[in-house]
Amino acid sequence: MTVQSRRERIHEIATNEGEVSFDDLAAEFGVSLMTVRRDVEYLERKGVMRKVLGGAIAIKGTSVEPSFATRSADHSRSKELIAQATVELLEARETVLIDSGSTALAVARQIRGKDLKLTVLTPSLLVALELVDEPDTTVIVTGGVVRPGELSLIGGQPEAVFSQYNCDTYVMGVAGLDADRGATDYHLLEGSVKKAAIECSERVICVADSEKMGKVRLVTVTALKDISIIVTDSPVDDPTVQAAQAQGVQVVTVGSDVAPNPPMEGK
Amino acid sequence: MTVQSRRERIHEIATNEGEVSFDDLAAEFGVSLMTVRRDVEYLERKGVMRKVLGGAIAIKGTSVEPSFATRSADHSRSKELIAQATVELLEARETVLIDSGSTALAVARQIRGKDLKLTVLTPSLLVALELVDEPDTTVIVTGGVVRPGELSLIGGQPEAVFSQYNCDTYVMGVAGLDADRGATDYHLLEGSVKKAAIECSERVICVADSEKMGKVRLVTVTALKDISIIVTDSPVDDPTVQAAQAQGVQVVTVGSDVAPNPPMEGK
DNA sequence: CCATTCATGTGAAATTCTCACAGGCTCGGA
DNA sequence: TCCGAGCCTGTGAGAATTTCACATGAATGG
Repeated sequence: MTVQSRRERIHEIATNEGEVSFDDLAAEFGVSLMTVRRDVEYLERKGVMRKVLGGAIAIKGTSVEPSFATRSADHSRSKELIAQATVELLEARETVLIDSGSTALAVARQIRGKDLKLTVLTPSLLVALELVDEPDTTVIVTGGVVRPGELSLIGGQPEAVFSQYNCDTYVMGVAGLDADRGATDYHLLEGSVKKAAIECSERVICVADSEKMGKVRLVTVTALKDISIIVTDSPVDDPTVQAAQAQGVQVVTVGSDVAPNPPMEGK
Repeated sequence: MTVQSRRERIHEIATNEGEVSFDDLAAEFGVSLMTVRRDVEYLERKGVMRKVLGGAIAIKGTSVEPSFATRSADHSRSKELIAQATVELLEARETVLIDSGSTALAVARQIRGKDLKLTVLTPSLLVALELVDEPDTTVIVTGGVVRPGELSLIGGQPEAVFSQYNCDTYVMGVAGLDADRGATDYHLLEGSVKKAAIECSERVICVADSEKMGKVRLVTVTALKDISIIVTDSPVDDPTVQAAQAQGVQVVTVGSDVAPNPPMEGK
């Protein structure tokens, strides 16, 4: 039995029984009191349980709502794969700037439950909502006018906010990515926010599904060479990908050929 | 202070704060540890609280539950009435600052569909979400750190944002309203945001259900006399209401002036 | 192959909880 | 007025729980 599965089981028991004692759990799993205690502590930080004297109880109502952010957006498989790969590039305790847009939102979703203890800055209300309840995670939103469709924030003083926090990584979404024209976007003010984000970040990870490759949109955000890493599901022989690599950009490809993902340890 | 009221108050504090420590409670009420311990034991038997190590938590309190409970829960009739009356005080095309908190959120809900063409500033993500899709309405959120339970934004530069927009009306929620101590709140930074909002607004409308009357919380936000209008469901002979009127504050009361004392169970 | 990290166990110190007892208070009835 | 019942309250000691620091072994990653 792995650590992970034991913790899941503890949560399950607590949910069913309502309450569990540390003694019982220790006996049940054949581990020490200290171990189950630490397990419960972990689950408590995840927000699903709560310690009481001598044991723990399950927090009700947690598992029902996947947050309504999750409802609206699309769940494309490729975005999910891109998001998974992107999260693996993050380190614990980083300060991460997460963009608006569906792909960046997918990244936020993957961050959930990973216990990365991040500080997250975002101009997206959906990203913020997705991570609000994450334990040990601080969520900071930039101020500004809410753009109805996207629920992204434009205007305000993004530069001021971003620079205040020494951002390590910027997870950037784009509307188009082209060999010559670089990263581009539809909306003028969105573009300004992205530019400010790039300015303030050590590392720029661009998440872009194959849909975006070779497309040029209204506003130029940045040149390819200013991107640190591109995560995409495009094939490695895509001309835009090739161009990016030629300019020294690291490219991570996911999907089709590479997918040896054991998401849960099957023991 | 009677035993009964102390216990009610303990429950109330726990509901608002999410968690309370026995030490704090004992100090707060000037009684021994054993006494608060027994109070909590009583409340635990009633099923509304739960003891944890060193303190207690509210069982179905709003703040322990993940955020969106606010959406379904807390649709109290009195808050709705207060909100309706408040919206009637607003004029079309105003710039309105709407607070965080459940009562202010109720106001945002009432604004929907009214075609008021407002510009709304808010430090509450829930208020923002409520009004995003409203036509001819601009929603601006202040930046800052997201406070998990409330989904309110603290820190950031609220003053800068508020003053930038020439706010006409501030719809303020409070945790307590008292004749001597004025409007008070639980949270320090939350209080700072409110102070900034008052500074930047022409008119301050305070929405406060009868629950808040006569209560004093941790942080003083402002004196009664600096409030323009109070909208409440308290009876007109409530001492705090009287005091406010004596200080020149306009008071709007809603709801049936009947049913001032719904019989409590036992005792 | 070694340095790091993580999961785990152990025991003692510190904190918290429980329990029983006693004083003080109010409220009726004698 | 006096008395007893019922409740609320405070105190202290013993019991239980929790926390903390440290040590071990396994897994991980250069």
